[in-house]
Amino acid sequence: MNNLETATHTAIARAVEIEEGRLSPKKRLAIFSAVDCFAKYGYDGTSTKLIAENAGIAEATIFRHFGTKSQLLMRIAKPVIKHLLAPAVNQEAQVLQEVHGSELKEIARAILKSRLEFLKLYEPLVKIMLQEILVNDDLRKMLMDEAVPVIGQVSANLMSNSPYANIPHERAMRLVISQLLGYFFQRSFLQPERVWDDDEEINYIVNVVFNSLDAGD
Amino acid sequence: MNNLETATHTAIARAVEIEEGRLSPKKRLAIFSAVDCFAKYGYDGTSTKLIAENAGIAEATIFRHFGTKSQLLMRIAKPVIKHLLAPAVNQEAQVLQEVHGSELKEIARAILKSRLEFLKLYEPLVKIMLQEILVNDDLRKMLMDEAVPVIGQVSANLMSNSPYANIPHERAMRLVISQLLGYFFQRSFLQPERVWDDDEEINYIVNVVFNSLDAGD
Amino acid sequence: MNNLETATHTAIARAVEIEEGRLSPKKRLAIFSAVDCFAKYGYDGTSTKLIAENAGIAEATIFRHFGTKSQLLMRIAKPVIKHLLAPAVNQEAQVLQEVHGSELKEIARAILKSRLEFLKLYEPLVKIMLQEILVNDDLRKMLMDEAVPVIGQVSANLMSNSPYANIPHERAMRLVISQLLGYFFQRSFLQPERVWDDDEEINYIVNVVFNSLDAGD
Amino acid sequence: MNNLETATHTAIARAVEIEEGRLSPKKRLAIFSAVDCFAKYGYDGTSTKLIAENAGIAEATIFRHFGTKSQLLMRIAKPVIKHLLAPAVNQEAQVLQEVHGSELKEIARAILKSRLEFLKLYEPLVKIMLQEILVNDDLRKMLMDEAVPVIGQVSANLMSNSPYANIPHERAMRLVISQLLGYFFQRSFLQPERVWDDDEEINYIVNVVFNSLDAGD
DNA sequence: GATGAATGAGGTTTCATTCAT
DNA sequence: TATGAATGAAACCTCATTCAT
Repeated sequence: MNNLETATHTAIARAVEIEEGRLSPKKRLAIFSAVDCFAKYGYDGTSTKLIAENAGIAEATIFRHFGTKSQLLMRIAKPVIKHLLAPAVNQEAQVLQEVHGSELKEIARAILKSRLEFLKLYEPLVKIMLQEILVNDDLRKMLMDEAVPVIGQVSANLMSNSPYANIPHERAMRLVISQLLGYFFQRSFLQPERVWDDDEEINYIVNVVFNSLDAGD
Repeated sequence: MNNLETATHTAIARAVEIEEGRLSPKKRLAIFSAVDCFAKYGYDGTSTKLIAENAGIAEATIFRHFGTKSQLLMRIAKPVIKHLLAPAVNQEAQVLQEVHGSELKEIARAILKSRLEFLKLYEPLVKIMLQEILVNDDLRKMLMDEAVPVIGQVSANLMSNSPYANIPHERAMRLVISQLLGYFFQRSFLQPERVWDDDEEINYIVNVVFNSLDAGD
Repeated sequence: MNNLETATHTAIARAVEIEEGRLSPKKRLAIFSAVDCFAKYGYDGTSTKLIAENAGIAEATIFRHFGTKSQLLMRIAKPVIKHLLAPAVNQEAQVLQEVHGSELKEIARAILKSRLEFLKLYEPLVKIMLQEILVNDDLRKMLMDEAVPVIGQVSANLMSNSPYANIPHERAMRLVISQLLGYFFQRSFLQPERVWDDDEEINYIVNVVFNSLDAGD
Repeated sequence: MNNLETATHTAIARAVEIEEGRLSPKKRLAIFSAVDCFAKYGYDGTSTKLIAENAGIAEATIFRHFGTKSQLLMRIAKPVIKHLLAPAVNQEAQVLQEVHGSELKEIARAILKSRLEFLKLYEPLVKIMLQEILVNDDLRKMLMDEAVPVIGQVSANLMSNSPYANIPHERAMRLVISQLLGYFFQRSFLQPERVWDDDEEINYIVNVVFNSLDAGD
């Protein structure tokens, strides 16, 4: 397995450090290895022994720092959601609204683009969560608590000063999320070797959404 | 865990019997228990011991019939895909096209409705596949081989004699599937206790798709 | 460690079989090995691996039959208490009373003798219980529930038709038990190599008790 | 767990200080925590981590001061035996003999009363020793070397100028110790919530012993 | 004097699977 | 067909202990 510290790794480490304070070197390595192994083999398919060997540390070190294997997952996933996904979405919306004025479609495109980059950057973690969310109650609860409200808020903010202010946006939100995840799933997991034009695909998604809004669905 | 033989169980058993011949009573029980346990705890979270106890049979009986745990999953999942999902979609499209004439939107609504019923009926299996598809190569391959081509075919058939014949329908397919699964996911896994109006939601999905087609996206 | 099936082993197996039904050969071996190891190294000082190796069986076999290490102890200790200690004491008292008529002192001597033989026969188990009773709540509860009432009953029966009927016998009971255990402890654990005359020591104990009773303490 | 410094703690600390010199604050805390944990969970049932957490110190601090876990136990137990149990018994006997003259029974009562108070004061340590004596060879050896001779000496001193000078007092010693421990065990471990009249119980024990001596057993 | 980080060895327990009956 | 007994391998986790600071 690749042992380099990628941009993804660095970003995850930074998010975890907000919650846990400065990470010791071996704790960092444990986190990187866990992310990689979980993504590759799934949570259950990954043994703590494998994580340790892959990280070049002792198995006991993992337990010293995280207590249990399940805590290891949660204490990586939570900071990423809390400090990377949620705030980013919010900031972007504000910044973009100021910059682009009332060009709602432009803003949507920019946000989706940035969220797709997020999914790509944290692909390993995304994979874990897609798997585990169906089976791991803690993780599902955490996602519902941390991510969903923020997304709802952003959507509400964006819509409020637009011609679509009166259209209930719950279904529109589901439409956007389903499509973004659907595209990400296909391009990253089902057909990773195929060449994709992200801009074009996002254009398509945004068009679908605004056609639907314009039609007043 | 619920030990009754539900409609889902019966339908699954029927599909499996096409591949394996008449099932012995304990083999049936093993299948039902496996479906329930896999759905509830995930594939890895389910031990063969649990399946056996829950079925009221001996663990060895499972291995007598299925050889390995992984075979147990595959030999349940495959017949369901092969004999229930794929052919049904095809038949429906043909039947509906004859019945409804050229009312494409009506046909789409009917198909989505029936596919949603399918998802609801096989919810446990759907849950298993959503989880495992990311991690289990055999299962992913099987799904790609059995399900995807059929769906593509149906879509092609439907479109060919329509005003949308010239629009490339790959993205449209993804749009439909993403939205259907997105809705199913929300209503069955995220907010199962909420009251849902399936007809209305499917209307929404179909409208979105046809608005998009009409706009020539 | 000695792997022969001693009289102690056989008796223990018989007691366990009353609770659990006919024992499979390896389950028997597991029990014998557990008794020996627990007695030699203490409960915590004995690993399930050691028990398995000493028994010539697989570690997993122990867990198949007993579930947990702690259950292994309890499911050996309980039958011995329930089927060997308690009923024996009761039967003896009745039989002896018929045989010896009103010779209370003679009966007491006979009972103590037989109980000392019991302690000697089950020395390994006695050792475990002496250790664990202070720390293992389940075991203490079980002993209090199974053993204490029977002993009280016997004492009551014996006294009722005697000149000592009116003397409260709780302290006398403690006197007897303390002395018997005190002697057993010294002869078996503190100075095992020394030569002991059990009859003489029991005589002493009985004399002490009856002197005390005669004095009306 | 109770973190206050009780009278027991203070007394133990004093005894340990005789052997080890002035204790640093954290070393004191380690000792108190160890005594409490050992008594509550047994030696094996207590981890050094638990002792450290309970004391509010680092695990490494324990090892800095005591080297090993087993040394930790020994270096608490030994001073208590050496400086508290043994000398006290001796002093008491001398003092009491001067004060009470030939009232042997009175002296015995006073000694037993004071020893019972000792057992009650050091109840946690007593519990540890009762457990470990069967399994921990070092501890047993230490007890036999430090405690037994002193007790024998006291007994010899007391008896020598009495009417019972010619009666071999080994059994009498065992009688006294068995009964005292038997009573202590019942009142402190088996039925701690019951209300006990220590004076009355000790009276009983002394009466039993002197009845036995008078009878020349 | 005190500690945070780290670990090798070993603990109990679970797992999927085999086999004789 | 069905199963009770058995197991090797490996899982997660704990432990006493060391060491650099």
